[in-house]
Amino acid sequence: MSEFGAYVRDRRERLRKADPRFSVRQLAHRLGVEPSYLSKVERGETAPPSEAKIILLAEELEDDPDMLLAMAGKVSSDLQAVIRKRPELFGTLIRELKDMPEHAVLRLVREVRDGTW
Amino acid sequence: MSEFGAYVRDRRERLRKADPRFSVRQLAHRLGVEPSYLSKVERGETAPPSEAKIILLAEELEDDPDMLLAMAGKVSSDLQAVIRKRPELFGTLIRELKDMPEHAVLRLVREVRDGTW
DNA sequence: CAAACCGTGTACTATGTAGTACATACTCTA
DNA sequence: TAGAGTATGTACTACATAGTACACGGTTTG
Repeated sequence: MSEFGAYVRDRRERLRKADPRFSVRQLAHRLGVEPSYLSKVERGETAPPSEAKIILLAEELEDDPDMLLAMAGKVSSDLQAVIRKRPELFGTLIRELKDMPEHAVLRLVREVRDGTW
Repeated sequence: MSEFGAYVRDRRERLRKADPRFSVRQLAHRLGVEPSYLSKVERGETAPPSEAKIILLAEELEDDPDMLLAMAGKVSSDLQAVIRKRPELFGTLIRELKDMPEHAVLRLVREVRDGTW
């Protein structure tokens, strides 16, 4: 079940309708990969690319990189680095928030950002 | 600079003073690996083991698995799964808390747990 | 003093990751 | 109707990961 490829293909084809620079060949060129490789990725014939390529892809498709990485079954290495620096702290926090509703977590984020507490 | 191996060796040798079951051979056996492999890992001659083995190791050494994984340059796959389910939400949260002092984050954890908010 | 246990050196391997290189066939368009 | 652009099929590869298998020489113990 390779969600990632299908999503990228759909996204690229949409953009292509307005801009011919979004052909497999030209996009692949901008990403620095072979067209045949991008083609295989989009059809799910091959695993998603590396984190670096996915981030470039997110920029091209104007998508959130964390979301695209998630679809590829990955977590951004900079987030991992934050966790690795204080593993018990962030481990506890994330497990605590695991099943919290979206709005509750969002409120937390907002409070932290605004220093409302 | 392989912190991981040195830490494990130190920990194991300490435990060994009180309990001969913590020889390289016997511990390796309980982990389900070859003694020579554990020996190499401890001396940093080889990269740290897989996540699964590190978690077993944490149990044996009575250490926090998140911490041991972090020393091995990894982040627990169950934490990754939590992030991957809501990547933008958790991405934002973690980056927001990245530089927060320990006590502030801890307070947050406590408040969430107690429902004090 | 031999059996059992100890750590380690050497050689090898299976699987996964992240792609490249080239050929082929189709479709516009000037 | 030739040439440019398009996607895709096939074959191959370099490097990392996560170990195994076995032999060796040293030390402890019954």
